Amino acid sequence: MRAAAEAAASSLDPARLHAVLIKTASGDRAAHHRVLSLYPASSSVRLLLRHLPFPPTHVSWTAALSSLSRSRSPPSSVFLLLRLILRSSPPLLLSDGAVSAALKSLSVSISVSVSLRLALPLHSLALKLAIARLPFSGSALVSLYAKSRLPSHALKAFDDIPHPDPACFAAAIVALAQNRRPAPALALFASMRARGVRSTMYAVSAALRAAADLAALDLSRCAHAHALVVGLDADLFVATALLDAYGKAGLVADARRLLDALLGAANLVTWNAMLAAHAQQGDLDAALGVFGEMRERDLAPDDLTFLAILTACSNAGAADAAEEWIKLMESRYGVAPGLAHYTCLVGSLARVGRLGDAERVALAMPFAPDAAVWRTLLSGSIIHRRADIAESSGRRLLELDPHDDSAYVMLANVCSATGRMDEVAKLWTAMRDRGVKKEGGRSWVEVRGAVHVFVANERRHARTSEIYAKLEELMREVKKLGYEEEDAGLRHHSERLAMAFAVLSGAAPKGKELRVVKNLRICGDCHELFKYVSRVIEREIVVRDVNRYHRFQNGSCTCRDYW
DNA sequence: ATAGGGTTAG
Repeated sequence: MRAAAEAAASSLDPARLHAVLIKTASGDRAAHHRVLSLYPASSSVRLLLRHLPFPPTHVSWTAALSSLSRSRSPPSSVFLLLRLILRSSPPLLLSDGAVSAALKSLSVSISVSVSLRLALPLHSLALKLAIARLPFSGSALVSLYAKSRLPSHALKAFDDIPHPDPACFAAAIVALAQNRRPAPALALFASMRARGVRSTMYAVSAALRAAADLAALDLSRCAHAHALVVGLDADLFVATALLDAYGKAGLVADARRLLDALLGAANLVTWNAMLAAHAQQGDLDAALGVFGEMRERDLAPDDLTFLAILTACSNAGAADAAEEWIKLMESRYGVAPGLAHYTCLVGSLARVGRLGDAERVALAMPFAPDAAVWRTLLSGSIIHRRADIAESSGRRLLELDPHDDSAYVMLANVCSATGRMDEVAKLWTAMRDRGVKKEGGRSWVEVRGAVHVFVANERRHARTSEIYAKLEELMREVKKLGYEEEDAGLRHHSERLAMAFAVLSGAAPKGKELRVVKNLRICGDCHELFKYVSRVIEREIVVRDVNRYHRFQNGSCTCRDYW
């Protein structure tokens, strides 16, 4: 009977489920519970309260709760059901499973604050009943806090679980990866494996997302090998995360190989990741080629598909194409452009110097411009030296995001270039008064699987003195080749420290590639310096910029640069 | 036997 229930379950047809239920022997509780959890919410509750051929156990209640969360019922009905359990006679205890199902149903709530407000009583109840530290409720709590963008709360909930199972680890790794804490996420993944906890596709794909965020190629390769060994490589989520990781690390060919290996099992997410890989490289033709393949397979493109295409336009410097695609996506494919799409269009126009058009789009689009829009416009105006637009967009950016340290710096530079030193002083004062600190750029390198992060002018790394000495030594060498000493303030930029460390630790043999990852734009002086350094060390230096790759080789750079 | 965990962009 269980098999019949499963078959009906896969069709998710209430009529079929009902038919199964009528034929089910009253003693077959398992089948009843399975049907209970698959029924739509209202039928499930009715079944539970009236027609169950045996007194409901806590398993029955849990199954009904799971049905509520599956049908995205409002939290009020979840709480109603919980109350009924607590008042049931003979008394039933809330089970780990019931609380976890209830917690899950909260995450579909309208907003983070609402779901958090509802989660608190549930959390305290779970604590009183000593359930919060059991693996199911524990992982649900971790996940709920993760979705509420509270990674430290999530981690606290995880640390409280005395015997975390594979799912608890997965939830915690996801919590860190989703909340932009890639290094701790990878560390937790490593400690999970060290503790002998089985890795699952959930944990592996989340770890891969973290590796992708760092563009950490070695780590992605390790995760790939791990997935092969434990037999998770065929999982679509793992494969997609891996493809994305390779794409973000710039290995488009490897990404493509994964896509081809999936033999048509790839879904929209996978294809979008492939598209994004080409987009990041600014390879519009390749991106459009992939889009064509998606169309041949009758995959309906979504908003992210077009975001990738527009990103490709922007990175390829194809502003006309971007204007064309934002119209086409709606008129031909029925996907309405959102704020992110317009931001991309503004960025495309700004980058090629069409700043007037960019500003007009920002003001005329059907969304109120957010900080990202003004930021992209500001950076375009800086590249094309348009002080007027730089100033207006910079001011608007500061209104929306008074904590954006780069905005103060860029704006102050513009004012200083136009000789308005009083404005410069005002900006520094405003920055200090609002407690905004200029954040050093961050760069990192991966050496034998470990990620080393560097911040400009900081001396936190254990081998700092050696690194600074190595950098000095390289600076002396490049000066012999004719490199001119620049402003001393740029001397210890994060990418230089990362590069010096990579050289110091022998990250790659001569003639091979040295990979420095940086998430912000590499500055003009460092760009120039790296050309010389690549000659001195006879290695190719690869720097991942915010949206393109710089390949320095024998004193030249193969990427198109806009400096 | 029941319940919890996942990918893509910014």
